[in-house]
Amino acid sequence: MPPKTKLRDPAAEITFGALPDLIGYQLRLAQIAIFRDFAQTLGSYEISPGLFGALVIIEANPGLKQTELARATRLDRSTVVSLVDNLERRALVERRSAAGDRRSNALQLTPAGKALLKKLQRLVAEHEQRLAANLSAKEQLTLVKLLEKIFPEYR
Amino acid sequence: MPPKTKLRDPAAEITFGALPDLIGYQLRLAQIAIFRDFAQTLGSYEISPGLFGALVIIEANPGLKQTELARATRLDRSTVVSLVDNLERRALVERRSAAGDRRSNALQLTPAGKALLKKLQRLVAEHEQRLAANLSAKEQLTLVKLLEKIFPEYR
DNA sequence: AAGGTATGGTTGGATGTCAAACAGTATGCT
DNA sequence: AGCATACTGTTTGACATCCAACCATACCTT
Repeated sequence: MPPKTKLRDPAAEITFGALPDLIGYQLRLAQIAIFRDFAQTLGSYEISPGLFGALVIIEANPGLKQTELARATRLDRSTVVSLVDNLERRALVERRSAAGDRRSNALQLTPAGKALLKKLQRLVAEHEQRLAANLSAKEQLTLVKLLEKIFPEYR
Repeated sequence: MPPKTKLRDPAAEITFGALPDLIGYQLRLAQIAIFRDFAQTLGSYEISPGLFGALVIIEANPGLKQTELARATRLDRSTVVSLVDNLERRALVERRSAAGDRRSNALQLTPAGKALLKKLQRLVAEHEQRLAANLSAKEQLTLVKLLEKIFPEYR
């Protein structure tokens, strides 16, 4: 006869097998929690971590083109199209014609974009503080250092 | 006159502003790289990290119901519906009628599901090893410990 | 026993993401 | 100068995910 699977006691806690030992799994859990708090913090502004990152990178590199933004954010070029559509619709970002190349768009923050980014950065700083509330300054540094050692060849 | 934004030198490297100091950002980068390697490792099996996690949890808790799986995987209940649809279509998981409750489904791995999971676990172990290639055993432990300190209240 | 409330699974709509295919433009080779 | 190749932004289609609404079933209070 076939081996019967013993069912679990419905009142028992769920167990996670070998998952908790996996770094990839723990990272995923942490990121889900972070995303949640991030969304809650910036709730009223309709800004995701990805959009925030894009704004920061555009401000730091005014005039960059979409493909460069895609590489920097690790997004597909086609995803960047709708991302920029979104930000442009909200008048936070402008697509200008690039200097020497009629194919590419030179991206820039509008004054409104810069102003909003300032506010967001304050909120993100608060979020980051909550995220790291249980970590000493030293631990935070260690954490970042360790994270950077994961697949450094992909950066 | 309005303040002109100084455009960046097109030949220069892209800079990332304050992003690299953010734990949330570094975590995101690491996770993207991990996801990429994971997908490449299990490429032929059409299994995402989420699906793998679900299989592990179902095996470790045979007979659990979809809502419990949703909580365990941090997915929405509606997402679990299509996830289980997927696995059931591939005959890896079964929805059985639960013992005392006609609303809920008792989830179980099929023999094929168990067999596949065995193979996957070997591949995931390899993936995990690659991921941690630059980390000593001690560092790996430290990393997991630090990750667990991020929003522990959400676990 | 009956009614209201809570729970389990499902559906439909919105969004974010990737991958593949495309047209316009630039670059390089001969 | 002309042609092949590469790159830029875009469109389309597939998929995962969330949220809100829904129906059926279970539970609880009286």
